Amino acid sequence: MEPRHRPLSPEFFHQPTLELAKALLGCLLVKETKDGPASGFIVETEAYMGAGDRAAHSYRNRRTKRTEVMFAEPGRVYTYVMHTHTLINVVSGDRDVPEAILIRALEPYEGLDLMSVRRAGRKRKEWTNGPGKLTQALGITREDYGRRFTEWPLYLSSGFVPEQISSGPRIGIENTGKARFYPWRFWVSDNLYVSK
DNA sequence: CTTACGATGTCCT
DNA sequence: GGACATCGTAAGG
Repeated sequence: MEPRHRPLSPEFFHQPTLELAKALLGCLLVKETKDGPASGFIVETEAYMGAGDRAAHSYRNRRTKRTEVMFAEPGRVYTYVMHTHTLINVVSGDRDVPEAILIRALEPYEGLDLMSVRRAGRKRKEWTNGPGKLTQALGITREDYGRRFTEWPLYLSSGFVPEQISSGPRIGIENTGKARFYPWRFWVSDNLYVSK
């Protein structure tokens, strides 16, 4: 199958994780299923800095079936299940440097009819303003684990350049000591779809 | 096999 | 601001 948009090149992912977390803001995240394409612009990300980051699944280089893909080359898809929701990350860092970037919020772009069905009963603003919500809206599942963000059916494409970027502490990692205070969450300033 | 728990969302007060 | 549903993953017996 041919992607509907031109995917980013593999080289894009070869940059320091905190830089990549900011560079992802404004990019278009696309998932194509048999029901059609659905996509949105990334407006919020969080960086997880690998072995030295107590909040990361790969803290102390913990290597399990779940975290295995974090040790692969950058640009891979890391999905995992949190309670009843699937969350999606962009694998970052060179091979054997297990860093990743959580995609926390999108601004809906294509497949709005599809999203309204998948997020039935919610207002448009609630379709993609959270990491578990956006995967539901786009039809992203744990089956997407290990894919490349440069290939159909789940890929990234260029979008807009944010006017301004804000940063602050990450969310939902209360029990991680000092790591909870690191300003590794980034978002498009004043965007309506940022979570929280 | 058993247990504990979490990078959440939703509903309730 | 708090309770809790709900289930895959990880770790321990």
